[in-house]
Amino acid sequence: MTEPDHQNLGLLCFYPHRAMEARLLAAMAEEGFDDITAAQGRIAARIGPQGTRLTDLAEQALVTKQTAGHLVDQLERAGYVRHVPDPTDARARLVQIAERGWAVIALAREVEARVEAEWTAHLGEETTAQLRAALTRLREVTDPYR
Amino acid sequence: MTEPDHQNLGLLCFYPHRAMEARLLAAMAEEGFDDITAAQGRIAARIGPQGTRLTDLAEQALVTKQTAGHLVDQLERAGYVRHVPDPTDARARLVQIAERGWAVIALAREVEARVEAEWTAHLGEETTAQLRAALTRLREVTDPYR
DNA sequence: ACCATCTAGTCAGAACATCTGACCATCGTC
DNA sequence: GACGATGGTCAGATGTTCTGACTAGATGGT
Repeated sequence: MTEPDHQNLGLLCFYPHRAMEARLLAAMAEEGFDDITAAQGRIAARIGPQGTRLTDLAEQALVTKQTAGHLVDQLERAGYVRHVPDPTDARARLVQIAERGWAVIALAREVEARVEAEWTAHLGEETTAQLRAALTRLREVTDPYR
Repeated sequence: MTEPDHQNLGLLCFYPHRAMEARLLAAMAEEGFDDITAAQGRIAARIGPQGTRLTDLAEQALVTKQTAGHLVDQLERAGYVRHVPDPTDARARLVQIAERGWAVIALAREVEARVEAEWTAHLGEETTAQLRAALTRLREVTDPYR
């Protein structure tokens, strides 16, 4: 926030993130997945292969349980995810990716790869590898969840 | 969106950005600037030293003129910015930083420096410099506004 | 000068995202 | 078993953002 010409690292990180998200959303809308929003995507992106608890999703996405629940409801109504009871805890419900969800994930992977390829073309292989390594290490101190 | 374990670059960029924004907001609230929100800050961050037109702010922040106008109104009511007529165009109004705005900007700079210092301590000087250089170059293809 | 067109900004209304607070059901433990 | 902790929902409020329609002023060609 509030920088004139010297770009702080946080802000510099913002541009690629925004660009990637915009590309993903645009590609999805183009392929018929036009009933998905950025907030829904951010939640959905954290669902594990076997399903994830709502509370865990909320925690990782840094939103409240209520917000997560609301977004998951929408995703469920649109057919992207499904709720199943957690066999190990009768209170909990696992959120799992449904068929339509897998389809959109496959598309997202493609687009991610395409965009990263463009970035690599701009920066060069070595710089991109360094960038990824630095960001991964930075995550250790900027991501409270792993 | 939608990554399981291989972290795409866009998402990797998200963590530092979110961390920086959270730190800024927390520090501001602590120092008494508790009437500012993330969205307002994102707009305010793009105001130039001599003032900036609403339309330009909207364009750079990738929001509509209406959204920008709304946020600027709030910032004005809180005393962070002020509206002055643009001498070169009677239709336009320049948004300028007001006294209270300068105070919060000074604080933001301090916090940015502090957080970056922490990151540098974690990554090392050289890696941090490489990271900044890579992100700056990446901005050329991910930021439509310069 | 004059009109067509473009640009800066506002108004109105709606959708969405997000929060706080209160609540219920179930789990784990002493 | 009773009790505090945890998973999740309900209700209501606030904030952010959009689309569409509009006004006022600028600009360029004839």
